Amino acid sequence: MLQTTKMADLKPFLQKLRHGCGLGGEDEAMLMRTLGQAVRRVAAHQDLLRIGEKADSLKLVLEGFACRYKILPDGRRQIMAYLLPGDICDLHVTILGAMDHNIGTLTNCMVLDVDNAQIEQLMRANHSIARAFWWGTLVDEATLREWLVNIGQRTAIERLAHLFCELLVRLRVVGLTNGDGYDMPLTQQELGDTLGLSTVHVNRVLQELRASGVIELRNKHLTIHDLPALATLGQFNPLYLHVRNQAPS
Amino acid sequence: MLQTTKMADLKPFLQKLRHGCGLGGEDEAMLMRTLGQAVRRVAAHQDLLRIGEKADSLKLVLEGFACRYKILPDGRRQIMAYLLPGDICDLHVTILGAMDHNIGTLTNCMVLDVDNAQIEQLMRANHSIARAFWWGTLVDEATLREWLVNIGQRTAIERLAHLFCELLVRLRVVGLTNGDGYDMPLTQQELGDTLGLSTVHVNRVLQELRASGVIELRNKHLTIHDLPALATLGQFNPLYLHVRNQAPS
DNA sequence: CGTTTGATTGACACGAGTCAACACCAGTGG
DNA sequence: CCACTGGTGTTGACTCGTGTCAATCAAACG
Repeated sequence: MLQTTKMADLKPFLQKLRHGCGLGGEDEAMLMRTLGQAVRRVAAHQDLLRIGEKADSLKLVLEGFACRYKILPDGRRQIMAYLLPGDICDLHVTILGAMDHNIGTLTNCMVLDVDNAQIEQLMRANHSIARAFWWGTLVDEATLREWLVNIGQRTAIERLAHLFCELLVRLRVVGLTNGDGYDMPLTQQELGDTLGLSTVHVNRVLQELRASGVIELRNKHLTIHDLPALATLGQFNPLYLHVRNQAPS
Repeated sequence: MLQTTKMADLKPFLQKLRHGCGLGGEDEAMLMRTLGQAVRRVAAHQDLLRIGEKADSLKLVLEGFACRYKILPDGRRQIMAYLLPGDICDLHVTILGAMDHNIGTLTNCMVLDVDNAQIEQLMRANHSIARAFWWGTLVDEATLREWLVNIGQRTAIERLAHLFCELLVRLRVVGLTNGDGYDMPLTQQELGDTLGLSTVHVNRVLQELRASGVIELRNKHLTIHDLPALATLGQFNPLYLHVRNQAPS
């Protein structure tokens, strides 16, 4: 299943860094050279890293949806972050020691493994790249904070609206949207585990959103018909994503 | 209100880094020298950093409780993190640009401001210190993830139990506990804003915890009578705090 | 085809929010 | 010294958002 990285694969990743922190052209070239490694195809619902493990390599999601999650003793699951194309998995595990949560795929994915030593060398050699990597980590943290607000303060329908807005912005950055629509491969159960809601209730709220005409969700494809309404409903303010010049519409 | 940093003030901070990532003795000395700056006394309920601002200095909490929080358009508030003595406020704002949330005191605090340039120089000069700082940031992120699980999956009583366990461990690291008790200056409203619960419900759950005999909370002082029970109730596993050799009891 | 996974629906239960009143205490100022 | 105040904690009655359970349906799949 191994194959050499094609140029196209890294595009979302570079695009994201460019959007967020203005990585220079030569920095990108350097990244491309270093990251020209083997890509793995990983099936859906596979763990990339398990709690307690030490990561020997940084993982980069090039295609598909992955996530961070924890399972409670009684079986409840909380998804704590989505890893979309262009997202970095774990810059830091070397510093922290062992993983305190799991990382797993939600759909079929293309994943790039980069050796830790190689990353450290790259970050030492090129300061802009180091900065860009940390930028990614910090945006992850900001997103996490917003999710906490989402679950802690908003009602079910607001949570869903907010999540759909966030996904639109994040996927747009890596060129995976067309207009105000995008492929949304998650099941209602997975949405529930993300938002702290039961599957049944996610279903009901989705229908409410559909009925009001702001979205359409069919065949794993989401179309947002009334983005302003959705953004208002979810009280969505994209500031926390730290993306440059991108209006919610 | 300015005064020179006394040795004692930095103790919690150093203690924490030592616990977490084994900072060497000479590294500590170097930190002490560099951080010998002016300490501020800040009253309760004051903002240290507001959303949209750029931080010109890193803030270190030496005494008191502070927090990260966001306010929604309709007034709802979510506290996203506690900053306890020894915690660093913001290593990163320089990389991200503007703050995407507020930082404010919950109680009277002693805060140390360290110039950004000075921090960067320190991190460049001493690699262990840089590592230690990033370690702090990453633990913050891990804590945030656990809070997400807490709010997303656990019932009110479980959330409170979990929070009290976390505070015990974190305060113990900086020497602010006696046995299984510690000063807990937060109001029920603040606990509610932290856990995504109404004030009234926090009150009821606290009484339930008191009635069952596992804790005692009086005069802003919390005493945990049955830590194992509390930890079980909150499904508390301190792994995410990445503190060395500390058993839950 | 059966089998399985995910979506949908309805009836019902319950945890948590809301509203409102009251108690308590520490300041504050007259 | 004592009213007055505002913040915090406490309580009860009631409402409502979500969860639970269970059945059914639809689509995907080997």
